Amino acid sequence: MSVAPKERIQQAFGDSLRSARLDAELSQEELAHRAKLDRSYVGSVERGERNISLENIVKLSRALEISLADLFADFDP
Amino acid sequence: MSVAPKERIQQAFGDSLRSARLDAELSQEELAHRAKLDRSYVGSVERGERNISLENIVKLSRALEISLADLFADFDP
DNA sequence: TTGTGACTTCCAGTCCGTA
DNA sequence: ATACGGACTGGAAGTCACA
Repeated sequence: MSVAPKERIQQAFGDSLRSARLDAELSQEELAHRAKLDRSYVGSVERGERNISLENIVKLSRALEISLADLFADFDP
Repeated sequence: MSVAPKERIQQAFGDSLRSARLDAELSQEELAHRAKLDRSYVGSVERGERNISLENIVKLSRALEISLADLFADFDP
């Protein structure tokens, strides 16, 4: 049974986030500001370095104006 | 602009999780075991007391055999 | 504009119990 | 089967300076 390792989960989310951010034509800085998060924190999430929690996932999806279901639509760890 | 408070986000997820767990006809204990999480922790998540992280969200969705998109389908904080 | 290392604070997550 | 408490450890949150 292959449990997706933590790193792959984080990377998959980082990829989904970056993709959604670029679709919205926002910089990391702009996204961070709208989500009220630190710019470097958002960057580290996109790079798959952070095991982000639900609250911040919601903040980012709201800043991107997309639903969580959409954000996770192509999420495949 | 009304930002959804942390408590409401956690409660909304707890509700979604409980609903999905009951659909799968699993007890908290069975779900926790399949997801390799602590029984009391899963209970506290369902009660909206925890800001769960991405890795454990994925563990639970896998244990429930549903996609994240489905788990978040009716997620409305 | 983004990556990165270093850092502290505090809560996610575990484990034990009771009812 | 579930809720809920206490005590504990690891790790997420959050920030900054600099490349």
